[in-house]
Amino acid sequence: MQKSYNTKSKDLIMKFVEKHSDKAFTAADIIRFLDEQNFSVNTTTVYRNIEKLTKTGTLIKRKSTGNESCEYQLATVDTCQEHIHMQCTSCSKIFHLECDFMKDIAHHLYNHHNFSLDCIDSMLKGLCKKCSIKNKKTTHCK
Amino acid sequence: MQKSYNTKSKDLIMKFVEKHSDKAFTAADIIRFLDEQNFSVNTTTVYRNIEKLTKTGTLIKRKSTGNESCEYQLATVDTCQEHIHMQCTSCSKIFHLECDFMKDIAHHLYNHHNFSLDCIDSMLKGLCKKCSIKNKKTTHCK
DNA sequence: TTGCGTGCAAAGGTTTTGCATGGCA
DNA sequence: TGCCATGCAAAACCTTTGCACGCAA
Repeated sequence: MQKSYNTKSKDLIMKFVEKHSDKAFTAADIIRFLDEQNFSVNTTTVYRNIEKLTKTGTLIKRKSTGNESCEYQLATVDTCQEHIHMQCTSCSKIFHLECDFMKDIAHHLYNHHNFSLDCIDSMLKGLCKKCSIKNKKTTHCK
Repeated sequence: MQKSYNTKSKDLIMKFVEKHSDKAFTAADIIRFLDEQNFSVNTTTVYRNIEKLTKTGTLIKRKSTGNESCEYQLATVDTCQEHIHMQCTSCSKIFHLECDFMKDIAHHLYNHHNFSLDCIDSMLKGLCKKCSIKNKKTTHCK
């Protein structure tokens, strides 16, 4: 394991990440936050810190749908590799599918479709309760 | 509906798309293919054709995981909005979860997690049968 | 002839890299 | 003092946009 120093950049970025433990965020979100804290940090520094956090498993990195930039998510629990996540397309909030049904899904995919699920890379999209009430969209499956 | 002309670019791009009806591909893949056909087309043209195909519903557009560029997939069946897809992280092949269990998933998410699934944006990742035999990875759920 | 399709150049946004300097321990 | 962390500049990528011209119907 490599040595590492404590710096204010690192602290503030972790503060942001922990504050948004239930949401997906982008590098730009972090930069905006640091700016609001009147702490000037170079973009490169933010990317390098994110990269490190991703490598150590603290963050999970994903491309978002559409043309947007990469999204990151705090790996809140150790079991994040064992369940898939649902992300609200409206508020970006992330929900962990931590229930018995999760096993049923993995088993079904494996037994009936010969598919070995990779939970980290998978992502279900849709609308969470709050947002579906707001948006009243009917284009989603029920 | 807007008028449209037949051009060689359009033809070749469609040829590529149909040839890869079971896979995800990027704009770069198309450009490479056109190049192999010794047909010189500008990048812009490719993107504009892809955009049109996406708008008409022929293609489904998605950001891929990691740092890669956008991925496209031929909407082979009309029901692609009603089932989620599984993509092999090794061979990029796409599988349609067209079975009764699909409904169970949507219902479960809606009834137990208040989540309205959006099938187009969702994507399950993992290894298909062929690739899991090749790779012998054990890090995936079963 | 009409107006969609294309090429070219340029720009925009995100992310990465090299190099010299700063600063934690 | 050693070595990780940072800033700055530049580049790499992917994708989009504006404008003028080409070409299908």
